[in-house]
Amino acid sequence: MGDVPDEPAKQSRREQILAAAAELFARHGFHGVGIDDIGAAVGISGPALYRHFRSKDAMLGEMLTSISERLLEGGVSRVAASQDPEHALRELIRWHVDFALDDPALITVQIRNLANLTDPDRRRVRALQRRYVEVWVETIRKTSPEVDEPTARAAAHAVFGLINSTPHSAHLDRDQMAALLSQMALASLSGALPVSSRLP
Amino acid sequence: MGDVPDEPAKQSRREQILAAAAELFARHGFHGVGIDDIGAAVGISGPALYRHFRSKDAMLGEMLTSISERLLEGGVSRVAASQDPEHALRELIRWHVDFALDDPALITVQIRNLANLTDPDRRRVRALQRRYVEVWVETIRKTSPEVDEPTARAAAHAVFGLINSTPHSAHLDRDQMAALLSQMALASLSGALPVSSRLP
DNA sequence: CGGCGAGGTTAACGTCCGTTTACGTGCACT
DNA sequence: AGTGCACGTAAACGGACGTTAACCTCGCCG
Repeated sequence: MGDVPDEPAKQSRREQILAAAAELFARHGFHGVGIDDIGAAVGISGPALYRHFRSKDAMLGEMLTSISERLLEGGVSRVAASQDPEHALRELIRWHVDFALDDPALITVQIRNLANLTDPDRRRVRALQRRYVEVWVETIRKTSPEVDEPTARAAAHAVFGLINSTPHSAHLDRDQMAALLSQMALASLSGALPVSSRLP
Repeated sequence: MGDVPDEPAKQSRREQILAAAAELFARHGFHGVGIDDIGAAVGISGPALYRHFRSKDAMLGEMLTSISERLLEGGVSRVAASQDPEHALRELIRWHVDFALDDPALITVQIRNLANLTDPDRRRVRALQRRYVEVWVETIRKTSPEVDEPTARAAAHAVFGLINSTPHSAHLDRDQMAALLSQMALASLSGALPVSSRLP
């Protein structure tokens, strides 16, 4: 066995399959897509997929963990590269918006098909997601220290929902969409969080 | 046969089944829930459901159309009862927030399981959803006349995503959650839309 | 040249699940 | 009392679908 396998063809085959499967899962749901459909989408047919993946569940598992890892590591690195919290928050928003606009299928799958994961896979993915949320929560609380943690977490989820709305809306131009979502995300956070106005 | 059938028991039986099914569909997805699971959730078992619904698809169809109708008619009536557009927008937000907080399962099902509808049902539901979106779009454009229609539509979808994030976030207190979501929704619209600041 | 592993193919299997059928049971109304 | 409909049950059917098996065919390497 080679010690440094950079296997370019094999890698791309797997990823091609995952990309096609993601598209299908996003559109029809995990159970709504057959193994044959996935095969047909990449030009091979049916059980040939088992040369590349152990099972259909394994495909979903690998897909979701890789999404979560990419999201988390992108978020962490962008926060690390920022000086002040306000800048970090803007970078987080930009990162998430870009991700959602560039890979709407992946976003949809991650939201819709968590329940279809096998138990250990689901645990892994949820752990990654939690860490990603924590990156947001910490950044939000640095920009608005008076906000308590549960509120910051709920706000983070709300912003995810806002940005992840991309797949449902018949897009504008990509750049206009990015600008709109970024502005709305930032406004929803900075406009609503600092002032905790409570009316009796 | 009675001419004025207000059939209270039959009505409640169907709705009890639909409520249980909605909960299950929201948690496991349409295909992840068996007919037996739904039956068990209401104390009867398996095929007894066919005394109340023509098929499993019919259950989902009736569920989603009724949700869409409720959303639309609530939105229309609240806008009609408002004088100025700003008030109408705040009422729309409050209405949608209340709905999402009171029936998180229904919201989840409507978002996740559109694809599992039969073709005519999907057409019906999408038509209702479009009309609901249009109510929002018109209201948004009255409060911010300089916003073009596609942008307003995208913004409406984004706000739906924000508010519909409720089921994913381990809630705060219901009232706190309502206040947070309402503030964020309003801020995302009024803070981002009127000023179309473009940096070269 | 011989062989072997990677990647496909089609056919078969077994299970799951929505739906149908045949059959009970009790309340309502004449 | 008897008839019938509303509502349930349990068993059987039939198709869809994930997975496995058996078999083929290249390209590479000794």
